[in-house]
Formats: sequence, structure tokens, C-alpha cells
Amino acid sequence: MEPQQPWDDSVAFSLVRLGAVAHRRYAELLSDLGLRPRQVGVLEQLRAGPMSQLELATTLGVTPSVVVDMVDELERLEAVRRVRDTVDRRRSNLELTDRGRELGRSTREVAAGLDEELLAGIDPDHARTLRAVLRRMLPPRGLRQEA
Amino acid sequence: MEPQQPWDDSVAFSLVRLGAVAHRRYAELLSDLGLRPRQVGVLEQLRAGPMSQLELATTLGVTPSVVVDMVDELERLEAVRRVRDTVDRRRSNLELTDRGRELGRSTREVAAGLDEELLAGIDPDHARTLRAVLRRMLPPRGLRQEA
DNA sequence: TATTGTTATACTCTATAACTATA
DNA sequence: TATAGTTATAGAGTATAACAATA
Repeated sequence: MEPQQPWDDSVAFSLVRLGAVAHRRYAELLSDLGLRPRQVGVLEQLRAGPMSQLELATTLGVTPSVVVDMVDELERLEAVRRVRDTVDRRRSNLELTDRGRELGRSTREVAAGLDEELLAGIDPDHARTLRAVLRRMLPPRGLRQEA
Repeated sequence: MEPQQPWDDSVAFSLVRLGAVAHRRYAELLSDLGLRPRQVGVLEQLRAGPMSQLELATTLGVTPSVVVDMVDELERLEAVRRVRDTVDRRRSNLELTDRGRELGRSTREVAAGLDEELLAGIDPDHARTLRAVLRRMLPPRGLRQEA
């Protein structure tokens, strides 16, 4: 009959709750830009260069129909262009527009500001450790963790 | 034109993604017990003693109708009992059953196991720092962060 | 036949509003 | 009138399945 830990001692619980807090706050801050959190992933992935919708779906770990919606919205914002592949005309190659790159920069500023909010009152040395450990724990993008 | 950070350098991003990973995995592990992640919060809160549904809603930061659903499910599992308050007959005081306490113990074992999974390959010293920092960053339960 | 993107549909989670029974 | 709990409904977010165009 060992004394049971209080539930905030669990890293898993803390991550779930903090993740939700960060997501909610991030969504709030992004809404000024007309963006949703999930669309930031698209802007980030396209920074390296054009990509088909299916490649994007795999990389982001979402289903293709979700990509359709995300890209529809980003096209409405003129942040992304669908360019029909001339060789394989089934493919849409997604390109970042200048506006898209600008929005991307803004999202990174928003994220940096949110980091400051979240880390206010945290010892800088501990914050550095946190960054490193979190990155270490993150599974590489695109490897869907299926059941 | 400062070099922009890669997006995994953001603590906010990392927390959002890791939170989602932890939530998905936790849900998976809990399904063996017939539980969903959100119900663990109920079991945890009731450990200290009975509570009305409205108090629970405030503490968990969810809307009262959500509590109704959660408690319905937990009652079906015979983990929780609704006991009509004899003084104010509008109130349902929620009590943990023996089965509920047992399920609670199981969820804490599951969480501990998940912690091991998540922290595999992390230096124990860093893991300790992580625990402390995450707890520090967590807003106290029940104080809804409204817009 | 297989693949890319799309549409239609459904399921989960959560919120709001209207309702009931008590106070 | 106000409050505790409930029900009905709606809105995100994501998934699956069927479909059209192209390979």
C-alpha cells in the first residue's frame, strides 16, 4: 500500500493538460491572423519547397480529406497556391505565396511570444533543459503512431 | 533578417504536439479499463471526498452537461454513485465506489507506465527537472482561462 | 486497375440554450 | 426568481468510404 502519487506528478498528465492549454492559447493568438493551429503545420512544411497534398497528409499525419480543407482555407487567404503538376495531372503541388511566407513569419513570432508567456517565472537554465528534453521526446513527424 | 528558428524549437509547439501524442496513447491504454481520459479527472477529484456535479464541473473546467455524460458512463461502470442530497434535493453528491477506487489505482498505474514510455532515453536528472518545470507551468485546476 | 484529390458522411469532444424539479 | 441537473442541439476536429479524373 505505497502512497499514491498525486496526479500532477505524472509527466503524461502534465503534458496532456499543458498541451491543451498551449493549444487553446495558440488558437486564440492565431485567430488575429485568420489562422488555425493546424494550418501552421502546412505553412511550415511548405517552407522547404512545394509538396503534393498526399505527401503533406503523410508528413502531417492527417488524412487526405483534412488536407483538402486546410488548403482550401489557406488558398482563400492567398497564402498557398495549388499548382497542377504538368507531368502527373492528378497531383496538386502546393506552393507558398509571398503572403504565405509573411504569415509564416507572423506565426513564428506568435509562437515565440507564447513561449515567453509559458516560460515566465521558469529558471532560464531549466527552460533550456525543457526545450531539449521535449525535442528529444517528440516522435519524428510523419511517422503515424497507429494502433 | 534573423535566422528563423525551426518550429520544434518552440516550447509551445512541442507541448501541443507532445500533449496530443500523450493523450492519444493514454486513451489507448485506458480503453482496456473501459475508461476515457477525461473520466480519470472525475475519479481523481472524488478521491478527496464526495462532490456535487456543479462543483466538479467548476473544478474540472468543463460545462455541467459534460459532467452529466461523464458521470453517466462512470455510473454504468459502477465506479461512481449519484447520491441525492437530503438537505438540498436538487444536488447529486457524487461518491466513489470500491470499484471506482480500484479503477483509480489502475489509471495511476497506467499513467506511471506511460511516463516510463515517454521518458525512456531521457537522463533521470533531466526527467526530474522536466517534472518540476511542467508542474510549475500548469495553471491551477478549476481556474478556467476564459478569453 | 491503382492513385490523387474530392465529397459525403459519421464520430468524438465540447459548448450553449432550453427545460425540470427543486429551492 | 434562482439554482442543480438534464436534454437537445450545434460547432469544431478528424476519420472512413465512395467517387471523378488521371495514370
